[in-house]
Amino acid sequence: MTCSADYAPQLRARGYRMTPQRMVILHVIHHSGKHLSPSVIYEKARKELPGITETTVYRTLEFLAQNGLVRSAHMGNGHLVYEIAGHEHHHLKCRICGSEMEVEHSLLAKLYHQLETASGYQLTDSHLTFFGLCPNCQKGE
Amino acid sequence: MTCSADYAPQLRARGYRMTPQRMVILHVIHHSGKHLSPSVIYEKARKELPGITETTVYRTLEFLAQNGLVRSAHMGNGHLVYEIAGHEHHHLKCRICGSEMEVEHSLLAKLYHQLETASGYQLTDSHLTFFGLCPNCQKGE
DNA sequence: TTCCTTATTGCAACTATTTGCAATAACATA
DNA sequence: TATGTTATTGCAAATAGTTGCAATAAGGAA
Repeated sequence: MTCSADYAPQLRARGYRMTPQRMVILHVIHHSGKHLSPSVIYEKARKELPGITETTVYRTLEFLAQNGLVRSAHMGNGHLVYEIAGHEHHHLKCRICGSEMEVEHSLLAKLYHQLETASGYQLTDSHLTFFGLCPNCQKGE
Repeated sequence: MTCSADYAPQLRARGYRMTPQRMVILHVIHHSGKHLSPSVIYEKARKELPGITETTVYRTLEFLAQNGLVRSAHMGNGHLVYEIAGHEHHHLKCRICGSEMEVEHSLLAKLYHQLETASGYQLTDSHLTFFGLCPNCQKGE
């Protein structure tokens, strides 16, 4: 939990504030290896800070994502999940069994350069999900 | 509207049925150049088929996407939008002004091959959204 | 340490999306 | 063309996510 306090200066420098709610939410996301849904984050956060509301969780997640402290990822069902920022990676997901696999962002570096050159856009960190069939499910179809 | 009937055999071959609701929804998506949100699709569909419900729109969109007649795209806000299938492309989106730009899938062909080789997954058509700063917004920051 | 500004929270009401289930209607078959 | 099977729809109720606004509290300045 103390670890989350480390983020405070980052926020203050931009005119924002560190609050118990933000600390708890950062703590929850930080200490879960995987991506979490807002409702799971709410349930976990509630155990450490009983008064916290779902509204605050939603708003805080959006805030933290916008400020680069967490990453949001869309895993294909129209819902966002969240993970701690710092490790740029993407996911491959099986359309059939739903299994997931991480892909390092470095694999996409060349593509990103190409896209930047071709478009004039300057690309920033953001999560991608690629869909397909995992080796196992390819056998069935 | 007749055009949507062309999809019927495709559905029947798989044991599904063509219905007025599906025809109207396909028609709406087909004749709009861009991606549409479920609520916009509902409003447009309602004009042609007044009794249609939002529930049906949501369920139909998911069904059509799963069967490859439409594509769903996630443009970053946690909500899905839909477009007619057939033109494989992706989008670049500006984090600041929200402007969008299409990217042909062919630009990603090499990457897809690399990912398939590295992972064993067999990748299938699906939409990606890349985030960044458009040329205009780069000046401001 | 106290005060002041204003970012942040909680509450309540709202909009968006999902789910279960009974009624309906495609469409394959006779 | 009439019939039976069952995929699909609509309705109602549930869950998920968003928004406006007044009350609260972070944290810089005195």
